[in-house]
Amino acid sequence: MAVPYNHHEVEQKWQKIWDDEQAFKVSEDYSKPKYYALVEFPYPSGAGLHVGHPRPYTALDIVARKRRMQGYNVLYPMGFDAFGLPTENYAIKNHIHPRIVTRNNVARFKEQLHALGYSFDWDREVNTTDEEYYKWTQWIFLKLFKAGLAYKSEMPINWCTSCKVGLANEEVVNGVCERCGSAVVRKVKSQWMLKITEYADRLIQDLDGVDYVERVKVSQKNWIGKSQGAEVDFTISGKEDKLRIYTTRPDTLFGATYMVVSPEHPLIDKYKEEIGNYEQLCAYREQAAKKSDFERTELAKDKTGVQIRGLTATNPVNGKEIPIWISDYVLMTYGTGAIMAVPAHDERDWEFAKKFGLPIIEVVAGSPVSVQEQVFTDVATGTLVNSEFLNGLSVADAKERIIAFLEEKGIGTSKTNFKLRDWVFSRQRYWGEPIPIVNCEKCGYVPMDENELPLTLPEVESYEPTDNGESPLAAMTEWVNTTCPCCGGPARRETDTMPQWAGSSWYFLRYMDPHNKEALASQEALKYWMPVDWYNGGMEHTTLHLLYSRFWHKFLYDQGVVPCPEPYQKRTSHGMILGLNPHSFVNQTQEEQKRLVEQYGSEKAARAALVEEFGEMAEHPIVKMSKSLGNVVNPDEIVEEYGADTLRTYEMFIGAFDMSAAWSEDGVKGCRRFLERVWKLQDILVEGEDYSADLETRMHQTIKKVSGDYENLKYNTAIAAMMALINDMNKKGAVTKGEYRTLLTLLNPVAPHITEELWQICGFAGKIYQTSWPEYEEAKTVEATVEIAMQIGGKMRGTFSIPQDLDKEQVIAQAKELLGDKLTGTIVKEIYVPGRLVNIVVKP
RNA sequence: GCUGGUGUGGCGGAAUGGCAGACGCAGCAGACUCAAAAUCUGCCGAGGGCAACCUUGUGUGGGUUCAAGUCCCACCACCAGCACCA
Repeated sequence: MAVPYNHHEVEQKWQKIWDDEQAFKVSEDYSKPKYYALVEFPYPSGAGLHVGHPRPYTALDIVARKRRMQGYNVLYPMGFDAFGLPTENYAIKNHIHPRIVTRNNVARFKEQLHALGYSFDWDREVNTTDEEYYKWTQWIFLKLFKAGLAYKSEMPINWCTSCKVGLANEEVVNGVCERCGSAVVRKVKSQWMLKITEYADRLIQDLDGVDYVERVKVSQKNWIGKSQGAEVDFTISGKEDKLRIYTTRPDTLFGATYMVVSPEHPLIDKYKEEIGNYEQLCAYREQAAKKSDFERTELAKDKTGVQIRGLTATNPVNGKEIPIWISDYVLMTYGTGAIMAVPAHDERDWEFAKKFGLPIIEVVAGSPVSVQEQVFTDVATGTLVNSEFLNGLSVADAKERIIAFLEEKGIGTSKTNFKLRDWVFSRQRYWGEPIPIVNCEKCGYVPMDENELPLTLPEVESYEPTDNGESPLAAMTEWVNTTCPCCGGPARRETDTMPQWAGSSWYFLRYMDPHNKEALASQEALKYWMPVDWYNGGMEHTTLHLLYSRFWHKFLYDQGVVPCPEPYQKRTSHGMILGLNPHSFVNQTQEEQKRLVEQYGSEKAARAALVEEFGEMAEHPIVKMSKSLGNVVNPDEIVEEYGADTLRTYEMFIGAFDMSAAWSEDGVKGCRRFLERVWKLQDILVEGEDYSADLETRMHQTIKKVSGDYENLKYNTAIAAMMALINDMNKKGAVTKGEYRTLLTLLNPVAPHITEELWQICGFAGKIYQTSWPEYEEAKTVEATVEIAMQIGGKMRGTFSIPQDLDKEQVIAQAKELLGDKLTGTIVKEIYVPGRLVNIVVKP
């Protein structure tokens, strides 16, 4: 009998052996085929590793381990994205330097990751807060600055009232701060901006050449929001000036009955003398400015606006004079900040026209209902009317025709617009990369000399942000006051720091050559390792990190720093690990449910009572894990009680990798039992390197299934296949050494410790991590005899077994014989699907 | 509202158009045990039948097909992202 499976001993033993042997050290031999597997590096929070972290890490650890066994030189690195607000806030609260907080947190994370047995090459660890790392983050910023892609701009930014920091649009969720949930207001500040918009088109186009899961591609495209239309100049009646608008429906130009400009549009101030109701407009503008983004979108469903008195516009195609309004449904930040309103064919314009009694003219016919009653926006079926030379054309043809006309007359051009805005790159915080720019009174903003990098963070007394919106660095006069690199005169350093997304925008490059002092990575390393072959990360990073890092990479490509235009060849996304909601009715024990029903009279009433007490959330049985609900699972405890191999197996078995899944401790136990059964197979081990006759097909099938599933994110069915195999082995009561060896190898990427231990116990040569991946023969995955389903008219009527190679007539004949009396009526069709079924279609 | 995704036993979930429910959990019964736990064996969608079996069943309603969880059309519910982007 085997000794009992002791996961503590086994896991500690093998983790030490791997460390001592440097088992997963990346080879510098660039002649070998390479494979670069990447997971998003974590933010080392004070809470330690969450049970959600191991899911993607284990998935790609499986791929990495398998690739090594297949002979690849594998780069599977790990690091820490350690700059950021939570650390800084913790430091402020507890009066500890953020560097120390970071160091402690990183140490804890490393320990936890180590205990899970990942095959990371820790010699390549990166940390965004290391001077030797952020030196290159600053270096890239200087390149951006010199290329004119980093600029300073006075602009209204999203200001988090609690974090006291400016946020990028992407960091504002439903009008509140993504991190702390506090209200976000508009505040005008001078900010560093990055011109990501310059890359908008390429960021969409190049998605065609990469293998990203569809939903990631779609969200990137939506976020960038490309639209094709035209800009048209309307004359302001009696003036030289033109009012330029953007529209995606130039075909409806003859239907424009009024115009709308955004409240911030410069037109208003320019003609304030002639505007009869300037005061009224200003009042409206002020009101609009006070609204947060949240109010503007969520609460202001009802259209508001004011007509500009004293100014009108002229439609350039028919000379019609139309009024101009201001309204906050037109945004200054998109297009030209002005629109022509075609109420018949645009929903918002229609609502506005109805509210203010403005005329609605149909120019696209085809709606079953009058446009006075209902807006008609269908572009596929309509035909142009009331539009002179466009009459009778389809919408698509009319667009083409009108744009040609506008361009010929010089009153308009075709134009592409994007929703994407430039990236707000400054943060009024301490714990980030200093921006290596100096502000000189004479020379303006001057970049630091590259050779002087890194510009390190100075020691400050207080990390507290100031209420006037300045970074804590501003108080460091010694550090701030410097000399201009250009003229040598007195100058001030930039006191804002970079956002957290800076360091994570290029970290995958540093892993290739992490100790390089001359460059962010050597050209040889970049040429060999790029692009990342497989990058997995969370959906929440699709419009932030993923887009930002693709932008930086494209820029570095244009600069000749990196050899390829796209950083990631393949991108997948894992689902979240959720927890049970302890307040939900369905998660109560049966007794408790019964008690609640009795107490409140019915299940409905009981549920309502729970909602009353705990809020809407009580209706959702499966929710995000949170401290306040007390349903957070600590991975350390799982590793302690069941072992890392069990945790790894469970997280892979929990469900489809890309879907969210609810944690279940019973499920963990099931996976532990599975490993115990694998352990106990050593008791029925028999001599023999070959597969036994009755398991040979199963072995080949399992190798095929597991190998394929590991490549296709189907870890759950790979494990199910191995479970099924050991069930068969146990039924048979014997396993040959050859069979066991294969099973252990297949399971090794998922459960590396226990499989190495068993390998050694069985006296197999070497270590599993040094062996090669098992092969299968396609011919041997086919059963000699197959079970055939019998159907009459598509209804199941039993099964029978035949040898694989029997021909159609014989199979059908046999089926008919077995069906006997059940087969009545005239046979109209006989179908045989080889190896699967016989279907006999009869007419009564 | 738009975009994408998901609806299958008590639960997590499997099924190149071809035997729905693999695998796991929970449950039930049995073996072992003084007993419990652990372990092992068997059963396990619903309805009917002593039984062999029969009927029914993958969110709803239609359709295509010899055959539909899977394909097509229309809807419903839930989840995620976007949301006055002209």
